[in-house]
Amino acid sequence: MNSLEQQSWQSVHDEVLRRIHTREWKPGDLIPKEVELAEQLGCARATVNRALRELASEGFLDRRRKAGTRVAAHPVRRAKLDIPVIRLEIEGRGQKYAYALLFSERRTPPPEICANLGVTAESDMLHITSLHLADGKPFMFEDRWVSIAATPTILDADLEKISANEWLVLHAPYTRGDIYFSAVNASEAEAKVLRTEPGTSLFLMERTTWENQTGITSARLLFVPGYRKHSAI
Amino acid sequence: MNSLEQQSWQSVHDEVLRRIHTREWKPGDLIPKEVELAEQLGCARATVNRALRELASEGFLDRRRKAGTRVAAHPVRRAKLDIPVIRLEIEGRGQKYAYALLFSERRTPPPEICANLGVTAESDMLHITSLHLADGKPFMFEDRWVSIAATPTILDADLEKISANEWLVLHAPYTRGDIYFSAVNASEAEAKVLRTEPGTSLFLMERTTWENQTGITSARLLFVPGYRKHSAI
DNA sequence: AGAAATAATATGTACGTACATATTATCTTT
DNA sequence: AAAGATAATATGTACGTACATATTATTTCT
Repeated sequence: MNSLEQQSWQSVHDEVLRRIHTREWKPGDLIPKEVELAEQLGCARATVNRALRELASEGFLDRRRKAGTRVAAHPVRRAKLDIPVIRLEIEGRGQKYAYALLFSERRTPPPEICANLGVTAESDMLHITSLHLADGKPFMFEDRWVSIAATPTILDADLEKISANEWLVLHAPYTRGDIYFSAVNASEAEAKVLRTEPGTSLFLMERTTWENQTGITSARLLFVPGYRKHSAI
Repeated sequence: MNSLEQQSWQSVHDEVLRRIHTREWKPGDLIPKEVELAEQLGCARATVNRALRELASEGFLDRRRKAGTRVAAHPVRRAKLDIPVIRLEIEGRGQKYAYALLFSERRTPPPEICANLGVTAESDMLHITSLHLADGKPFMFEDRWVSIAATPTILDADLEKISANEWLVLHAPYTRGDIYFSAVNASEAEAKVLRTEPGTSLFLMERTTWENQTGITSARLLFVPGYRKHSAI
């Protein structure tokens, strides 16, 4: 890279990353300011800015006004995790998706759900449990509470045909939420549904989603033994 | 929002997200082109471009040249997962971090490590197991293989003082890596190290990192029972 | 009609300028 | 010397223009 050829923000991005990788710029180091880099690399400051901004969002740089830009001292790698609808995840593996509604009841929520969603114990809610299958075998067990106040139209949905998971993604898309990943031992009931032994280690995903300040749904997704969630850095 | 006030890319971002939330624009819908939106919202196209670009990277929009911009039809939510150095994760919880090297040996790798890293069975490698503690209690058990060919200076590192985890982050930059999350039952040995019962469900993180085409390190990180990894959408 | 060449078009990016803003450094005051 | 006010500065963002590029739509040719 020299100062004569035409530069793109990606080439600036790559060049800066190269200097970090080769330890020319080490963790904690202050790197040249945008105007200097722009001159060095033969491009406009806006181009350098775009490149450095991306690198900062990827966790490689720390940037502060007036103080300048430093190579991140404690590289926090930011993994991107795709959370697709469960049907697409199964079909993406080349397996056949099927779904069974196990249980659906309109009732008031237990204390832990109230705490999760920030609703009162008298809230009108829908409690749904269902099983998602891949190639006919149990893949994931879903235990979900949905606030009827937040999404009243779910009462019209035919949850025998479309899973609550998928219905919610289509009808209350793009909400904010928390996800927790953990590992639990299968209870008697859970083992039976997933056709495994009690005590088997299961991957658990707990999701709570919000629309603005109101809780919409809280779900407990238990995956079949051996399930692995992949992510790339 | 009207066309008179001064717009920022964030306000455009939020306004577009609002229209998606209110289902004014539904999944699959084609939204107005950048110039039109810019006129509607009273700002420059560059500003709209920035906002829509962010929304696309968050998974809300699909953009294609000439074809235009659509609301994502199959909302794949993209969760961002921060993977800090384990010391920072523990200190971030307000707990005191400690570390113990259990075992360190220079030897050739077993078949599964060869497969993971793409190295031969005769490779010169370092096998390290260690325990990370939070407030004096076992928190995570690390079983790691490091390629000496890829990072020869690790032989100079004092792995009694600094964990391989932390040393590698500071001295062995990598270009890409894989992470797998899963749940396993504790073996006898693992249970003993983590001071729990055999069979207990443990959260497992398997990491492999690469510098271009050469594998650097492969690690198996086993967390204490009850551990939860958080992510937000 | 079907294939190939061509035009049209929405997004992608680069640049220069201008100003905003957060933060640090310096100077003043007490 | 400590505190407070003020200046300096690097990044953050907005704008308008220009051109690049990928993809679709249209036309031309066989």
